[in-house]
Amino acid sequence: MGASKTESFTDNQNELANLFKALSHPARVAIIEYLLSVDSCICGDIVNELPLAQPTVSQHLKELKNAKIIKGTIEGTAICYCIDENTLLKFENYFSLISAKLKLKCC
Amino acid sequence: MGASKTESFTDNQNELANLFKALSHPARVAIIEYLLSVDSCICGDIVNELPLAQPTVSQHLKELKNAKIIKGTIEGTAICYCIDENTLLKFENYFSLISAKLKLKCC
DNA sequence: TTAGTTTATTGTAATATTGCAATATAATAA
DNA sequence: TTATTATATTGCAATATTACAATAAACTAA
Repeated sequence: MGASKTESFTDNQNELANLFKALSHPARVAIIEYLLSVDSCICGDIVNELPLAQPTVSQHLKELKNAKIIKGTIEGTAICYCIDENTLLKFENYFSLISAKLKLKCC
Repeated sequence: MGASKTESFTDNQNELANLFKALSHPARVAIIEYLLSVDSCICGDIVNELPLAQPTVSQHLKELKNAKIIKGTIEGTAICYCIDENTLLKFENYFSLISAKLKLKCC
């Protein structure tokens, strides 16, 4: 085979896996890092910041957008990208839930 | 080409991406979920819990172990797997850092 | 020793991801 | 209109991931 057996897992498990997959490439981690470092979120220059060609950066941005980790709004010819706080909350909730459960058990 | 341009990114960016990649498959999210749900961490029965064959589960466990998200110690013929709290802290720190930075900016 | 149990490894086919040149699209400016 | 700028899409080659049958390895029990 080869494809993930997505249908064998719960919606929640698939949703979480997709969120993590969106961050599973160093370029996408770098994009988040850059978005946090700039004061404004007019981010057409992400292409200049990354060691990748424009179509590749566009593709990574699309994946982050599809996963709702970032959101983009059109600003004339440029696009304003920024981090989606709602999705960020999902990550934080996930890990705080894990650490709350962990305190009770494990070696 | 096709391979990730790992060498073009910082060690930190690659390390984070690898941590996220380890959680980017629903089977591995399910393994974490199961590890949290059982009182003991003698976990030879993960294979019975997942809709995947034994070699596939073993492979997923190996990836989680390589990423140091879980750790395993030998218990006779079985193996005791549990979540590695140190790595969990890395995730928590990452997202609390992001949310701290986010409060200052963005649209 | 042999048999049984548990986990890991190997080999391979199917599928997914990555990266980019070429091209397309959309908006603004002259 | 045409040119310019910014971003997206398409197509394709290189590489990575996923899944599992078959097999191996490691341990215990008889």
